[in-house]
This record gives sequence, C-alpha cells and structure tokens, in this order.
Amino acid sequence: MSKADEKRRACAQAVAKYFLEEGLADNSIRTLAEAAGTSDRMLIYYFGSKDALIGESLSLIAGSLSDALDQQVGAGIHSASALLEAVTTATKQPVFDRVVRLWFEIVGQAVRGKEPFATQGRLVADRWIAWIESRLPPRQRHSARELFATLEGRLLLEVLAEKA
Amino acid sequence: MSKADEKRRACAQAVAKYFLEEGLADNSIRTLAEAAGTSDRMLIYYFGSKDALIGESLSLIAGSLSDALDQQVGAGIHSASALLEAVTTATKQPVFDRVVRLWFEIVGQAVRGKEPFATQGRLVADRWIAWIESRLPPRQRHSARELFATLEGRLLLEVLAEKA
DNA sequence: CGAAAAATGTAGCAGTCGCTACAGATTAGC
DNA sequence: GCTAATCTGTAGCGACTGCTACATTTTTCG
Repeated sequence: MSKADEKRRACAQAVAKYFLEEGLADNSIRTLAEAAGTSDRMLIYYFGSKDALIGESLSLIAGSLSDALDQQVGAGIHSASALLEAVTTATKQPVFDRVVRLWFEIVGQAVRGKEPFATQGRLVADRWIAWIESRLPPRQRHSARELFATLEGRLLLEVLAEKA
Repeated sequence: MSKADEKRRACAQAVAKYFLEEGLADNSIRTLAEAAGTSDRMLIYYFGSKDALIGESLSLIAGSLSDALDQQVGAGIHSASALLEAVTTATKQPVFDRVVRLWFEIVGQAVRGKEPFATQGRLVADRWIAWIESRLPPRQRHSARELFATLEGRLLLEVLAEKA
C-alpha cells in the first residue's frame, strides 16, 4: 500500500471516529479536515468528493460493528430471549451508545434514500441481523429479524429518553 | 383569532404537509416559504425564527398522530398481539409511510439533542405509547412500551428496505 | 543533478443560509 | 380623510458550503 493510501485510510478512520463522537450534523469538509488533522483541500484530493469520504468512513464503522458486538457479548447463549437480553445489556455500554446514536442518524438520512447513508444503512442492518443469526441456535434462526426489530425499538426508546 | 394568527396557522400546516411529503432535508426558509405560498420574509415575521416555525409544524403533526391511528385501526381489538398485527398492517398504508419516514428523520435529529426535534420526538413517542395503552385490555397495559418497541423495529426494517 | 510526478498551501468562486434594514403598501380607528 | 399601526416586498449582509485554479513545494526516478 502506497503512502497516499495510508493517509487516505487514516483520514477515513479519523472521520469515522469524529462521527461517532460528534454525530453527522456538522459535517462540512472543513470541519472533517480539522478532525483528521489535514485540510479540506487534501480531503478532496484523497477522496475526490465529500460523499466518497463519508461513504468510506461509514463503511469502516459498519465493518467494525460485529467486532464490537463480539467483544461485548459472550458466546455461551442458547436461546433467543437470552440473546436479546444480553445484547440489550451490552448496548448500554458507552461505546455502544455512540454507535447507536450514529446508527439512528444514518437511518434518518437513509429513509429518504440519500446516499451514501441508504446503502450503508442497509449494510449495517444486514450485518447486525447476520450476527444475531450466527448466535442463535439453528432452530431459532428464522426469528433473527424479529429479534433485531425488538432490539432496535428498545434502543430507540432509550436513546430518545436520555439526554444526548 | 386574528387574521394574522390564521395565516400563521395556515403556514405551519402547509409546512407540516411539506415535511410529510418531502422530508426534513431541504428545509431552508426560502423553500418552506414557497411550499406555504408566502415569502421567507413573512415566515420570519410570523414565527420569529426558523426553529419556531419548524417546532410548530412538528407539533401539528404530533397532534394529528393519534387521529390517524384511530382512523386506520378499528376498536375491536382485545389482545396485545392482535393490536400489534393490526397496527403493523395499518402502518403499511401510504399515508402512514409518510409519517413513519418523517418520524425516523426526527429521531435522527433528536438523538443528538437538537431542538425542536428532541422535544417533539419525545412527545410523539409518548403519544404513540399512550395510544397503544388506551387500546390494550387493562391487564396488558404494562406491555405498551415493549409493543411500541417491536413496532418501531419492524417499521425501521421496512422503511430501510424499501426504496424512498 | 535534473526532469517529471506527486503532494500541498492559498485564495477564491458561485451558491446557499438565516435573518434584517429600509421603504412602501395596506388597514384600523377616530 | 388623517394618523398610526400593521403588514409585506426588495435588497442585501456576513457567514458558510463544496469544490477548483493556480502556484509552489516535495518526492521519485533515471
């Protein structure tokens, strides 16, 4: 990998971190550049456009989701309801609170079909459901979507009730 | 009610309709003014600020939510699971599709505490849960929140899968 | 070393944003 | 009809947006 690619990746990572901490709202390339320790000029140079940068950053976050879930939820779960409770507990960790808030912001953009949020949104949902399926006993795999739905609803209520 | 108040109300209504149809994204006062058949100048004159206008418009939508639910869901429901299915079916109507998409956009703003979305978001959630409670047999009232959660999760999955 | 290529800073364009100063039009009360 | 209050159009301010033209520096390679 060339030096430029490394910097490019580092920028995407820094922007991903920024989004997790600060949200999607203040996302001008000048702000993102400051967060990544570079200039707006270079961000465009690396990524070609703001949308491409955001897309890559979100993609990084989506990719790290199942890892984070694995770290928080142990493997010894044997029923759908136990898994739901385990994940519900796990998502109360601060690290997940950040992911969840960002997740709902992405959904808010995705429901109008705005890219890159729509694509990345579907990707995250699929990944999440796949993760649930992988932790479910084979006979209960079909209920992964319904489990995911219940989890999402709970998260929404929590995140809406809490102060941001 | 004075003539100015009537116009003010009409503007808030028009903007509410616009949000339902077009979403929250393109919400400059110039755009909203066009949607309401007036000028940005007058919008500020009536409401004092853009935030106040948006707040009132969202408030109108929140207020009409239970009416819409009543219209779509009959009264003869006697169990939690039957209610959940009835509401799930009802929310597939186009009129609800619009409300639901707007709802997730509001949530996306609310999770960062941005006003007036945070306040109105909590209001809508409370109203929604209260409506569910009112339709539940007394012995099952405590499960209104969980029912709401499941419903929300289903809506999220649907609205994310569909094209906007 | 010298030329080509890659990287980066500076300045700015053309557009949008919320909002306001000013002026003129319209209406209300006497 | 006159005055005062209310209403509304016009023009524009200063800040911000994504992005680019241009110039310069730094690196690469023969």
